[in-house]
Amino acid sequence: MAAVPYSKEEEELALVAKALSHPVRIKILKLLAGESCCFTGELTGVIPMAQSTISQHLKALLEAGLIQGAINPPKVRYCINRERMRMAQELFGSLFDETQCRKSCC
Amino acid sequence: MAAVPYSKEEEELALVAKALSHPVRIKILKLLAGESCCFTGELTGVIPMAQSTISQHLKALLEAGLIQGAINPPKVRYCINRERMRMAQELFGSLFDETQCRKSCC
DNA sequence: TTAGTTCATCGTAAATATACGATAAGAAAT
DNA sequence: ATTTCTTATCGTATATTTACGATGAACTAA
Repeated sequence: MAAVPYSKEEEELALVAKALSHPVRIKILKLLAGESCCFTGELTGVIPMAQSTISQHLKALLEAGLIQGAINPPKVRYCINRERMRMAQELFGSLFDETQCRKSCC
Repeated sequence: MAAVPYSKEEEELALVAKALSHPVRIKILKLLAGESCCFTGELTGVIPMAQSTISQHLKALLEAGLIQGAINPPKVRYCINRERMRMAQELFGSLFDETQCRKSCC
């Protein structure tokens, strides 16, 4: 694709949206935020998917910055990156504000 | 994939997120919401992409319900579906609320 | 009718995403 | 040292996404 000038916010927003674009990743975020808060791989017990697949989805969330992992051998604790989450909230918020269309619309 | 029990909200959220997962679609939403509000294919002039590609992205936004199209031959007017947009805002809102992690987190 | 304009769709190529099983890496326990 | 447990990564197959040019459909204007 040609060099289209997207703003940093637009790129970021698309990136986060992509991370949220699969239901299992939303589920994982909720699970991590829920009762168990910080979490490991009990996910494997809760989500009917191969362990490798879940690991892949965790990686996607990690790369989007929405979660954090802490090595706690031999396990790994995952938890929500709340700061990043708040940032995402603001990104989406301003998009929704902007698209709320002040003018007398169609 | 096996039949994972996602809630309707989770499915919807993932669907909308997917629609927002490409920067050009975010750009298009903003353009539609902006000065021109209701819009046609001046997009082709503003966005350096093939007309067919833009049409494809519009279709993605349409299918997610985020925009509407009205035939106005030989042009087509597109505009934001504000109701759907508000719904999306709420979907994201409750996700961000839920993931705000009430408990004393890690 | 003929030509022109606007937009969607088709066909296609390349890249990315999604799932799985198998394997590897790392630390703990025996 | 070997085994066990947890998790990541590899290899792979299939599906989806993304981009383009070319073509088609629909309406307008001449």
